[in-house]
Amino acid sequence: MLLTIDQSSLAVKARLFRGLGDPSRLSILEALRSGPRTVGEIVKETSLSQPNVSNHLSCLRDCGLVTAEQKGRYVQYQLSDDRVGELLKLAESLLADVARGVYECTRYALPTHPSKESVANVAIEIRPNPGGRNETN
Amino acid sequence: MLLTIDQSSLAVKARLFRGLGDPSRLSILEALRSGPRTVGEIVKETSLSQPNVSNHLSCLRDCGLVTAEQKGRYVQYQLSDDRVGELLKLAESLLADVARGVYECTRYALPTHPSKESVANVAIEIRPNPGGRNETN
DNA sequence: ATATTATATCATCATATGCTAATACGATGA
DNA sequence: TCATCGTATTAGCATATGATGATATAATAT
Repeated sequence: MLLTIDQSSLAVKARLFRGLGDPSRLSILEALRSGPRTVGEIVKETSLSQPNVSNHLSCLRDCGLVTAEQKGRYVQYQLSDDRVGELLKLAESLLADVARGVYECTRYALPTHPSKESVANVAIEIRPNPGGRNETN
Repeated sequence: MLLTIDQSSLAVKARLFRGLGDPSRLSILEALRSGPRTVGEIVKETSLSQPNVSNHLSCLRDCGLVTAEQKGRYVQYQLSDDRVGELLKLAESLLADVARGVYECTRYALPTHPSKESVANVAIEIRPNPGGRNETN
């Protein structure tokens, strides 16, 4: 039983956003935003472990978000398309207005612990919780 | 111990993309792209279960991606900002060029089963797997 | 007030996800 | 060829995630 075209493209689109939906991968993409980087450089800039970076890079590459090029014994990665950066930029712009809302998006995931302090630290205005949800979990 | 501003904003941004990174939520957002909808209407259009829609709507609302308004005994939802639609549009545009790559992004997730047929159904060209990864899992 | 309809919440469960440690692979220089 | 450095892969584990069924709550109509 085939899925409809619509559902398939949703799945593919979801996977794209999923690729963008992880802090480690975002930090890698941020590093690449200022230009091509080798794996080692990314490891340094992100302070993630080397295998972890490598795994995420594989994912990002398979996702078409970055491309790789062998440079001697190094492998250099870069953003595959300007639209990747545009997505990040657009998200930032949106977040500037709804950041707190996103922080509250804990229905399907209480975060490991981006504690309230850390959020305050980003200077996001904390208004009284309108919905009253997820405060007591 | 506070996270750095950088890391916090990454976490928030990741959560935004995570909100967009699920087929069910995307189908809800697609429905809302053509205008405000009540929960019941969304349930019909997406053929998701009512509790499931409700859960995802809560998430989307907390994420700041949609807003809700009580209309009599109905609750009407709509996209909270034009940029939500823009993100979706930008993603579509990007996917037009890298769709297959995204399909191959299975490092961290073999999907429940967007079987190969369903992908072929979207007329995405399937080339021989360059990396040879994840074919045997 | 009570029944009915629309929506939200909860407990539970199977699966997806991301991390680490260990190790393999690949390119280069001695 | 061998040693070494840079990168990729794997197994295993703890946790996050999303679906469902049962049920609670909210709003309206009778």
